Amino acid sequence: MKLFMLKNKLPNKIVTRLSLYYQILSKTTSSYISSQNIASHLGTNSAQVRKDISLFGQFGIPGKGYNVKKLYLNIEKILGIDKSWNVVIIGCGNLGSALLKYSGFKEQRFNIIAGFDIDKNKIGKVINNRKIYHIDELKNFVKKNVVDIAAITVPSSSAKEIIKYVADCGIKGILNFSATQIKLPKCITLKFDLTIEFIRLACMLANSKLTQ
Amino acid sequence: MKLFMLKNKLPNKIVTRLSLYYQILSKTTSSYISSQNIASHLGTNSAQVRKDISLFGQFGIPGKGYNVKKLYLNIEKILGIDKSWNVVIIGCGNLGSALLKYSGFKEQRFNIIAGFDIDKNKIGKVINNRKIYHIDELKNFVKKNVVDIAAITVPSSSAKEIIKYVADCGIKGILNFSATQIKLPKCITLKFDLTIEFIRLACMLANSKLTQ
DNA sequence: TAGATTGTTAATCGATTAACAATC
DNA sequence: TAGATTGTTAATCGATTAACAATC
Repeated sequence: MKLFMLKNKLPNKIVTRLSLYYQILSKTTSSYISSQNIASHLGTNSAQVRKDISLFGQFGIPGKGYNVKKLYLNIEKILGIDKSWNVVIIGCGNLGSALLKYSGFKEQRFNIIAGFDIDKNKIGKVINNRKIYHIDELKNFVKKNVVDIAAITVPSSSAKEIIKYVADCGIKGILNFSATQIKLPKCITLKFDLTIEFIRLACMLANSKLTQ
Repeated sequence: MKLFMLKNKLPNKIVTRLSLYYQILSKTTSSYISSQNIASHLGTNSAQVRKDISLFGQFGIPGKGYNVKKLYLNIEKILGIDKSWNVVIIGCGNLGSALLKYSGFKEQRFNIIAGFDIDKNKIGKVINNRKIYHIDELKNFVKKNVVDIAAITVPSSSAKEIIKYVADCGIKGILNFSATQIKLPKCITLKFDLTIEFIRLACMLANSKLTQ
């Protein structure tokens, strides 16, 4: 048995790759797929794919490949996403409203159920069937509804304070879009930084130019 | 000399970490900072920080640490971001408009200079000083303006076709926000997938619950 | 049976960390 | 000088890949 299984903690790399396999499977129409086929979608190696999958059991058939539906459901279980997740948006500015307007996460069973803000002009509004409440109502809202994840899309100036409050309300998962870095003992925080992605791309461009 | 220097290609991991150091330095007010101090911000190891930095030269002073300003400028040079980058937004829907409205990237010298769409109701509009053009005008626009990066925020149904067109217009850097996976020989593509982040967080939550 | 592809081992490769002499 | 911290080596740790017997 693998160490990470004893620890109940999947390494991030494996989670990320499994998510990618999961997405490929969701788009696959044939009933069987080979590790080579999955790998070719991702520019990786078939051994990598087989190894990742075999960590959790024997899901394939030699000579044939993997049953797409079966593997899909198994990865869902492994990732722990074989359930629905309720998400609230904290801060309904540019990015926050974009998330409220977007309906694409539902396919993966992430349901955005409400928005929260402090701006009186926004409170009470309904965007894409999702109501915006005053942030002070969050505590009550969490008591009456299941809330798994809060997406933090407030300006970084107020982010720290608000994230603490959100954790205090009992929300366990935080997707932090603000520039602020913060870790809390009571919950799991994942930082999401668009600037870093721009920098990474710029760096790749700058480096590639050298070789041309 | 390191292999990646001969190849003119920084490994992604190092780029990401250097970007993080860069952001910490940008917020540091003292004039010197130790590797231990940088590491503590990131939950990493001081040896890691020193090793990363020392790959590119000797920037520190034993017993004192690193000169913040000097190191900041050096990382900027190493990452190749000691210049401005012009960015266009392709697809001015929810996410696209949010990017157009946002001004925070300017600090890192990423200038969003225009948006492109096919919707007649949007074309001609000006958001946050940024004009929206018809996508057919992109080719011409690229001839008259320096465009380094295109952020693709169109629905995934049309993403492949549009990304090919964008590459054809001569734009070398593509930040792909759509669910479509595509690689092109002529340009550098970086995929950016919010769903994967949600899945990663959900997985962390699901796993942590097991241990509690 | 012949061809294809799995699951798994062993080998390789790369990344992280501990430790410490050198230096301010 | 004493204390602090760098730059770098060597040791450890983990991740990827090649290879192939087993199996459909």
